[in-house]
Amino acid sequence: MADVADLAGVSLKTVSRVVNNAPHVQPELIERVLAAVAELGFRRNPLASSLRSGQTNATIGLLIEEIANPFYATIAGAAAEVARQHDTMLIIASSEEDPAREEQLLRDMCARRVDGLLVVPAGDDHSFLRAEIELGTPMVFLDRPAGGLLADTVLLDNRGGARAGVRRLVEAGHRRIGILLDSIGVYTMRERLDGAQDALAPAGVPYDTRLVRDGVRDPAAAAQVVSELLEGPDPPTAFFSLNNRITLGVIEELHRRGSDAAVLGFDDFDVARLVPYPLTVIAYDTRELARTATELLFHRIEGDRSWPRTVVLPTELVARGAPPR
Amino acid sequence: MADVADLAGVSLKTVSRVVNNAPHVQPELIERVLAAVAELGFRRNPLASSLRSGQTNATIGLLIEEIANPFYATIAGAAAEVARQHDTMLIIASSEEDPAREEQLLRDMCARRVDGLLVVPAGDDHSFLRAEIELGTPMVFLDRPAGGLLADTVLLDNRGGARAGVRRLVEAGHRRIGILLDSIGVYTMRERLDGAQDALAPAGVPYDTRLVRDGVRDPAAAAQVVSELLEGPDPPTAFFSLNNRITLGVIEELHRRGSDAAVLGFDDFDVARLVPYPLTVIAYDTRELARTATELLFHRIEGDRSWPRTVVLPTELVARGAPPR
DNA sequence: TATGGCTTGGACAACGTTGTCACAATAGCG
DNA sequence: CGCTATTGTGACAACGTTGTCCAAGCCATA
Repeated sequence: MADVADLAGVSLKTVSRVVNNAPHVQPELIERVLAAVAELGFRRNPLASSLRSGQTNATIGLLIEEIANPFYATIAGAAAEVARQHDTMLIIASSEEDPAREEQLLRDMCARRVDGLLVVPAGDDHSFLRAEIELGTPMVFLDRPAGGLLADTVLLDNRGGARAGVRRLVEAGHRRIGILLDSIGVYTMRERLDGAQDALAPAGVPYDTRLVRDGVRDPAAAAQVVSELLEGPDPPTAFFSLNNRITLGVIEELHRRGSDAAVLGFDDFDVARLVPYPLTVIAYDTRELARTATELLFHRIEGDRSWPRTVVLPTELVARGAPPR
Repeated sequence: MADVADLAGVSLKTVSRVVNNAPHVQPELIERVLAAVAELGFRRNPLASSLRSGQTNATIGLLIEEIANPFYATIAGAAAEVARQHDTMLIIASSEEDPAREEQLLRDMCARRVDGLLVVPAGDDHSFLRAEIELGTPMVFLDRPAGGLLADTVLLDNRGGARAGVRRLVEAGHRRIGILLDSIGVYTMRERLDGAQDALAPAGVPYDTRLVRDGVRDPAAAAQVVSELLEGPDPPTAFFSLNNRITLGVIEELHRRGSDAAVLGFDDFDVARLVPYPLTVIAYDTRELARTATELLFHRIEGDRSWPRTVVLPTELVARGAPPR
């Protein structure tokens, strides 16, 4: 910048003013400075700038579980889009569901003085972030609530969606429903399971824990569990899979066996309409989830200091192929 | 940091030394400083640090087309994993296939003094990056080569894969093959199309441009094109779709019509084995692509100044369901 | 012509950190 | 007992930028 000032024959500060479009600089000087900038290929250093000004550095952080997962990739895409509209860069970090790693990454992002943080929480205690919040870093949690922390949160209506879906199965006459889930340790899974119970009880359908299988991590495991349940005594006539990886495995196994058990899946997926099996899914708008959260974050960054909000977005029941019997 | 120094009764510089694990500090002082750090909740500011030292700031940039696309999400995931092993943050930006935006984002990342850049190029002229490279920012291009720039590049064997796949169709007796592609403007598409031609010529199969359709952007468009070709005179007996979005549409339409045309698709996809149709795909390891590129980048960051390399990763033919006739 | 307000430019310090250097204290040597 | 190494410590400047403040120049008004 000093070189530019020399070449243009003005002071350092004048260059700074020109570069920042500050008022009160003669048009002729602006001209000269811009010419010098072009000639020397000067670009200001945003790091130094934000160090000095203490102001925003046009960066927000996004913490997710795993970027390669389409759900999180969609979130990242929507967040990036909103960030772009605000001329802001997005730093993405993956916690891999590890609370210790999550804490380290969040602290690291805060140390980099991001303007705000978008967090899909992995751990269940985020009180370590309280200091950061008080220090002025806005943050919004999405998909799952923060643990031990009052903060802006955007959630899906997991419970309501599961309730509606299972109610439909029950109304269609199913009384034995196999339920497959990834991990009861995850908030969304607990909510979905609660929703299923909500629907069973009023219909007088017993909640049979033998039909509920936790720890189903991938399609292969799901196929295996479906096998076991179908070959056991008093097999289910319907399956409720609590995420789309599981749904894939369930369908694959039912298809292989030629079974006509009904399938209800939480999470929609791209190729659902190609799947050779009638399938009802509980769908939601992932982009809208992320968009809402990111916009809320930018409100905070722009100075909104109102009481923390919690937004719950609706889910929708989508039937494809033949409806569940 | 000054506060920490006061509390510990040492100088600023000693605190800096302790924080950076520099040698030549008395164990007792280290003790006192760490206690003060803990008490005040001090964390050093990496921005200021990298401003002063001019050294790395433990950040690399990744430029892709669109983060929500599973292909790029997988790349981002693999890059993030390698970055994590090097204690480095990853900044991800999406160009949305817009060369102007690409240039702006790349310049912006360079201005933030990232340690290195991973680029899936969108435009076809990247000579504006030459200055950055000479200024010492290492960069690696992946999936597509840079335009007008000698730089490290990691590619897939698009041409060889397409050649092998089409050769197989030809050997199975197909002489009329419909070819559907997204955009001839994209490097990978051109390579794949060239590969197809490579396989046709030696078999004496004419390259009929009426069977080649450019501009097929999504599954619906692909379905439409398949319809047209099948209903036209002398319809194809096989289809080669140059990416997986197109493959989905092709299969959907063939399935709808009960057609038994053979399908060869570039790109594997998750649910390929669920698809109710015999399908051969040209598969490759996307994670390996990104991993190779990221590791090459870190070699450069760590000082490897050897001549730019180009790595080409193999593709593999995978047949699912019945083989093409 | 003197006064005051407004515009414009520049000197200086500061953001939080680290590299350089010098100095003090200690140890080792003849 | 001096002398040199060695080790530990701190003062200072610098990284590239911007906020603060002051001064100089200009115009309009009294």
